[in-house]
Amino acid sequence: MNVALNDINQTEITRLRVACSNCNLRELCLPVDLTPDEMTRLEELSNQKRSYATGDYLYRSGDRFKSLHAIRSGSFKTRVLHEDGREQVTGFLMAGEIIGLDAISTDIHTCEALAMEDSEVCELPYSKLAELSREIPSLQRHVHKIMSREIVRDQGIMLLLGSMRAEERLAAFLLNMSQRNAIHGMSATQLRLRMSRLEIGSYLGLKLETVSRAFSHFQDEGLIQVKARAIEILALSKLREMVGK
Amino acid sequence: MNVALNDINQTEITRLRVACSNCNLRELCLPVDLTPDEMTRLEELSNQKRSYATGDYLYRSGDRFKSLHAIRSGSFKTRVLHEDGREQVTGFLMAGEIIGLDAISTDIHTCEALAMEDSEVCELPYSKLAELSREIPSLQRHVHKIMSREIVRDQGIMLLLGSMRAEERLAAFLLNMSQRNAIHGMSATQLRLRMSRLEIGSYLGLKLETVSRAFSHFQDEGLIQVKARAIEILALSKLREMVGK
DNA sequence: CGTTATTTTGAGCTGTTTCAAGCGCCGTGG
DNA sequence: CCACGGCGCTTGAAACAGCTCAAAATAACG
Repeated sequence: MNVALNDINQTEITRLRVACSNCNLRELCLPVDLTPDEMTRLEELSNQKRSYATGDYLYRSGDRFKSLHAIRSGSFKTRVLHEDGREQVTGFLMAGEIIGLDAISTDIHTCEALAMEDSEVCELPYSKLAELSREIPSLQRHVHKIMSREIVRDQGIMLLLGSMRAEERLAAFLLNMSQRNAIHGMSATQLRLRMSRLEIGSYLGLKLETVSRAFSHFQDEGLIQVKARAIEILALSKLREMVGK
Repeated sequence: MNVALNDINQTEITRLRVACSNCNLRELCLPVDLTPDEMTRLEELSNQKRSYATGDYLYRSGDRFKSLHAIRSGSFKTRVLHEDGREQVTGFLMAGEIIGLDAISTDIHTCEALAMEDSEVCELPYSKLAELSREIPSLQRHVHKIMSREIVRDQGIMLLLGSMRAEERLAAFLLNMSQRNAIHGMSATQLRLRMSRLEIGSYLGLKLETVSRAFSHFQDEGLIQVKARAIEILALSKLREMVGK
């Protein structure tokens, strides 16, 4: 999956203007109450839509930061790399979510993001977003909220990694995926995971074998039905009990 | 340590105006290049200094969010609580650092912050900060950077929790404390930890006994000298090797 | 339809936790 | 001033969760 090659496709294919006002992710991505005039200006912001094939990098660690990206379709994973080759998956992002917030800090991306399936994103040039959010308070508020939400999310993962055991972590993961599926109007019980056991393990701080065993054990207990990456949740409430809520 | 009681002290004692231009933490807390006029306006922002005794809450989970706080002296820990009583320390914050970013997301604090020693903070009312950062682009940029830096920091902790073993985690912790000590012009090798083994353990996802054993082992290896919470680092470079950098 | 990647499962091993006991330090009260 | 109790820290021994290594089963893919 070559990024340069991909770039060629984009210039050919995705010259379409992106109209936020028509986007069905409007509510998730930039849900601010805007006047018609403000909406017009917002649409000038994100006039670029880009496509990425499975495995393509959206950005790499060390890349110069220019834009945030709103995921329009598909999904990405983000990961941080350690000098010694260790890696940690820090997030799985799906449609409607904003990616790249880490890089505002230093203007350099500190983690990398790759497409887990063929995906599309709206580019949101940071300088324009900053300018616009100086002029539209509700947009400013929203940008702050997005960043703060990311901090809260990360703290939740810290809680998970720091104080839960393997099966609790997996239960929390499944519930999270279920919830986010539901937000997109999809089934809360039928999940089609886009990531491998290895990636889930990295995210949850577990080895892939442990993830696999936990899946099998949940199935034996009648909590879920596992068919490779297709998971059916049979007992949502019992999973909730496992993570203590 | 009663917060109400503490409030009385504040109204008596700390009516002092806070002059950012004279604050020796200026560089850390809000280091933006401002014109004299802008600086004056910034100082109107944070005119409240508050004191907290050891163990006092700066805020609790569920509290309504009004202000961020810049730590002027002392230190705080933040923690998230789980419904089932589980808790996770998510950060140790010291002078010059900004606390409370998690709450912007929902206007409600999702974690709680307590003073680990007698401490002072500058209150930064969020609405004023937002207003001012709409008018001063470099301040806006700085607010974004602070939030982004928090995200990067959290990702680093996720890496630590997800893929390091006990002694690597402790080494990373000591190096981090050393570095932050140095930023404040203090020794990079003489640390006076403000937190217990239990709190370190919670932060690092380890039991307190494991933390204690790791300290002892480091001492046996000649990496550090341990006298309860006073730690002397004897071999910084070896600690760095341990975490692979 | 063969080849490769992913997933499952088993068996043994290891790092971390658990449980338990002892030590040192500090503040309180006799 | 010393005894006492409490708290935080250290240390040991045993238990256990999750890891490693290995192999087989299954799914994905050209």
